[in-house]
Amino acid sequence: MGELPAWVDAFPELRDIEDPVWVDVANYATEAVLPPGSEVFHEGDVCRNYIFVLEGATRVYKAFESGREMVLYRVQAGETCSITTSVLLAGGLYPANAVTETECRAVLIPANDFHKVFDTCKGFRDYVCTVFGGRIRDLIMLLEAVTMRNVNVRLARWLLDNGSSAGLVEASHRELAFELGTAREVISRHLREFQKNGWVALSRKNIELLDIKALLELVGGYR
Amino acid sequence: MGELPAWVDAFPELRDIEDPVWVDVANYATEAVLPPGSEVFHEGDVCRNYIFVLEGATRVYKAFESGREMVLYRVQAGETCSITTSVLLAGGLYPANAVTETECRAVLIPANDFHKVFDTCKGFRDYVCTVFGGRIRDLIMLLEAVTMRNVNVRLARWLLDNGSSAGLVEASHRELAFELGTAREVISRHLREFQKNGWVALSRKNIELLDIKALLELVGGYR
DNA sequence: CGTTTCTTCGTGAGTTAGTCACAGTTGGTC
DNA sequence: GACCAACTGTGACTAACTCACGAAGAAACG
Repeated sequence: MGELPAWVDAFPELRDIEDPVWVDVANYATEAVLPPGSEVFHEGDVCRNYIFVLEGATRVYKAFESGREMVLYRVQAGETCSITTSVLLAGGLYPANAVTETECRAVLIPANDFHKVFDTCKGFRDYVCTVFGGRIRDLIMLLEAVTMRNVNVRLARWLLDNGSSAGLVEASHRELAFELGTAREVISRHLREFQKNGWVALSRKNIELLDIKALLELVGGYR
Repeated sequence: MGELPAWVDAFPELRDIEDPVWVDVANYATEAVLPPGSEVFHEGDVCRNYIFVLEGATRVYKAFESGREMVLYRVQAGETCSITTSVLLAGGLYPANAVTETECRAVLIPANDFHKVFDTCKGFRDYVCTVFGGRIRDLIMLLEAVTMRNVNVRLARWLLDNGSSAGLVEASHRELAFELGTAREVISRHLREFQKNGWVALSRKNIELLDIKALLELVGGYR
């Protein structure tokens, strides 16, 4: 009878579930396209939907009282947001913010439907729990990164992880500070240091990785 | 037929569930008593049991590569451990450590049984998810505390929160550093500063809060 | 009781990170 | 071209962390 809609193909763990409740909810779900920079949720909001991201990337971050902000993680295509899951399962209000970085195509499942499927459909439940549980480990690792105060190491790692295959990073110092939970000036100084060493070339909103080997060596022990 | 064992009374949300699977598992569960200082789990362990703490308190902490350690949270009587939940639901290995601080009485539910009840019994599932979801918020708050680097404010808050009604805190500087994720010397210096101000009196492993009003004022804006 | 050992606590010197204030640069827009 | 906004560079200062060492107290042991 019911067939799963095409968007579920992006989620292998959910594609083969034949539970009619799930099929029904999946078909009823609304699809949305958000332009880059849209606010997906904001601290203090109530949560109305479970969100599957089909295309694009969304940044989840916490704004601290001091005015500093820090990226907690990203939700990429084919993923779901753990904080949303947490709020749906445990109740309460959103404890962080999320903004689309690129244009995002997403599917929204109303909270009621989410709970209905979660209660009846083991496959769906397993998926949700797995994604959710994995994020606690990520947060603990983030905690480790923040308490260990080698910003230069973390910066080098970030550049290596996020540079294009050609060794290019398009990001302002402010954005990098935001990523690493530190201050813009600190990033500027470390980048200048890298530049002095001949490891990178700097221009406006642009960092070229010249000596990847040296950067890797700096990152060295820190995985 | 089956009755729930007495220990479930410590968990109001679970006491009224009549699901036979749950009743069965609850009765089959083994009770354990751990002396203070026992290791409950260790980073890298696989998880074999879901744990209900009936009496006592357990400290869950992360040991960083730098040698520093940091308390993530405590599991008190009547609670369960979110990291254990996370590992059971998402798989993988324990990402942190736990040690009993006082003698602990606990009930262990084998992983298989946990999954069985989790799948069949909505009441149990709701309980597990609620406890679990709440901890993400705690971790984010911890992240905020660590990045905002007013150790004196955090120290004052900790002393106020954890002092006895008589205003006494029994803890070494090393333990306090551990609690706040900072270095022992930093704690020592701030305490000496507090002492100079006449806010506390210091002796070995012992801090007496003399001027609670002043400490509260220092904590002030920070909730 | 005296000696040894372990933990706690105090402190100074040097390094790294964060804050504040301000100035120079670049790119886009009208 | 003028203007505005965002990006970048820098100096001075403060806070926190690290390292190194020493002193004082508690516990263990003969």
